Amino acid sequence: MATEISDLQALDIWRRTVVASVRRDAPDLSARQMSLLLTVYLTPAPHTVRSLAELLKVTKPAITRAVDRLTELGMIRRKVDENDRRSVLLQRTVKGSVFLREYSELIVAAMSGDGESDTSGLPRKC
Amino acid sequence: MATEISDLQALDIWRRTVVASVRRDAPDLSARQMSLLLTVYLTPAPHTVRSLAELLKVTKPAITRAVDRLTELGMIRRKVDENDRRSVLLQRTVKGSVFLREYSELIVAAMSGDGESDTSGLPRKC
DNA sequence: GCTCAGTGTTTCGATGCCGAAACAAAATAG
DNA sequence: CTATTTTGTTTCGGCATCGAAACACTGAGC
Repeated sequence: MATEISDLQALDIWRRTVVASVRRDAPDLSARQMSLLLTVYLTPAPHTVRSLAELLKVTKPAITRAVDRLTELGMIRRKVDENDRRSVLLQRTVKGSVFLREYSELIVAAMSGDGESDTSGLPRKC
Repeated sequence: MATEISDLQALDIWRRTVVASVRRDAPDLSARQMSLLLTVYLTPAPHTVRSLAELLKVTKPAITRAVDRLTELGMIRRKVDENDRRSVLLQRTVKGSVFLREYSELIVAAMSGDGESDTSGLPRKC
């Protein structure tokens, strides 16, 4: 069935993608940075420091730092909310779009390159 | 078609998984640590420091440090190769198996929870 | 025995990230 | 206008990781 996929297949796709990502020269983002970037690009605006801190269950300084890093990489942009100048809106950039597009190609490639023969010894579902 | 999936869908599955992973209390591994762990568990043995350094294109000390960390988390184990006592074989542990099983469930859950309505503004393929 | 090559580890200084607390600035309440 | 709340940032000490180089140990060549 189309949407049925074994845990092991899923994990192996994950492996291929992560390995490919590590081998790249591309800046390796932490899990928090990656989740922040993906959220800003794939879920409806607005995105503020506070909303992201709640979504990811991390402290606000952690969000600030992640935004700092992503900003200096040019993958995200800060813009003060004109309706409430306390808030900072996080916005997309061309560079971030390109990065995520390339990343999605890694995932799709990992899905295409089929393997799956279970030499793993992982415990099965039940 | 079963294996056809858009880049955006793939990226969104990735987002859901990474966000879920960040929200967990579970120890958040770096990309290198994760790729090392997945490789040891999902690809055929033997796995040595050297072979992993080549596969992931990182330095040997980086592998040693990642193994240190994963060892103190109990997710991997060192064993000297008796045929060549210079080499260190990396082996699986129960704790690592459990961790990866749980992780695979995150991925599968992210695949099931369909969404996909493209509010993203990412550039399309061509 | 003696080198020499291969493996993994440790040291070194530098950088990045962490949570808690203190802070600055803007909006709201009275 | 003053006090309080809300938002995001900065500071602080501490910990994790980085690459390069030096190190220790094993095996191979002779």
